Amino acid sequence: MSRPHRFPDVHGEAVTRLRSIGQRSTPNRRALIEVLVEANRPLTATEILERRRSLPQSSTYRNLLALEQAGVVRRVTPTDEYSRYELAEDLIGHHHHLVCSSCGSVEDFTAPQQLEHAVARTIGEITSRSGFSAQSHHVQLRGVCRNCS
Amino acid sequence: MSRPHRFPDVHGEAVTRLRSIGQRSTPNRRALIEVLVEANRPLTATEILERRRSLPQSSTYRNLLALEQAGVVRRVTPTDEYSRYELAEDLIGHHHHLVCSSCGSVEDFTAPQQLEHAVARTIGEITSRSGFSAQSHHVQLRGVCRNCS
DNA sequence: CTCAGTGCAAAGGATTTGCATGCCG
DNA sequence: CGGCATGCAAATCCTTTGCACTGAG
Repeated sequence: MSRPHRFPDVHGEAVTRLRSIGQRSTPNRRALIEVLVEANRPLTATEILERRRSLPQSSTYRNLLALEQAGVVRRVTPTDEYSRYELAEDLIGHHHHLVCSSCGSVEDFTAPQQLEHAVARTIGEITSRSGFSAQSHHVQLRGVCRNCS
Repeated sequence: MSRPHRFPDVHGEAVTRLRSIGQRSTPNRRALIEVLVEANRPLTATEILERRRSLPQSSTYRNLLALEQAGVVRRVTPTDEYSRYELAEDLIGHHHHLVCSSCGSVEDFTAPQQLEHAVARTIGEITSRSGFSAQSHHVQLRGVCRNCS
């Protein structure tokens, strides 16, 4: 269940992407990226703030938005609770999520080629049969994680 | 893209399930179920209230919770925005979601057997290799819907 | 009678915004 | 200097809760 491949230089790439939309790389923003790299799974804003007590709440939300607009961070909502943030897929690799219905934790996993192929074929069918043109996909498995079982 | 099969008597079944947890079937709750049956896709609380202006907000949230606990309604969060509510899968059939990244609308779709098989095999592998025991799954396709393209 | 359901109003809590200040380029 | 970034405080807005009232069994 380890990450398939990681972008060689996440921080450098983040600088580039921020600049491309007229935004700067700042200590706060670098800290956010560090936290997300270390976590290796999607975190809630609260979890991020717990890991870097010095980060102010409002700046963190603003910076997560800036990073999202720069294509560095992706916002996901795997549970009915709060938003979670993770690095963009082209930085950390295409993956899916395991959601624990007991403790609410979220883990990443990579799907077998077979499943990715099946999804790709399904997208092809849907695009041609309905008016919906799919650009990305995501598979979510709900169940009970190791800690909770 | 039509529904695979529909439970013969959603309202009757809802009464049974509500009773089983000591809850009653009331006009407000029946109205909620009607709205969800008619919509045929997951609705936000706001969308539900727009469709039945007579429903008070607080009772609606409370009744959606009661219906969820009775296993009649399922709460989902396909977008980064608000919660959405739909009828439980054993009432309306197993399905997945198409999410429009332009207008935020959500449509249902049923996956080809091939994809369901691939997911089932993936779940088997993950359950045996990791400590995670998957109970359900959900596939989400993001793209642009017919109206927005 | 009892107790679940109701609905208005107010509270909660994650997220957003106003604004004055700081600082990089 | 100019404009983005910052961070405190206050505002927003979906959602939940307090409480008194109603009605079904």
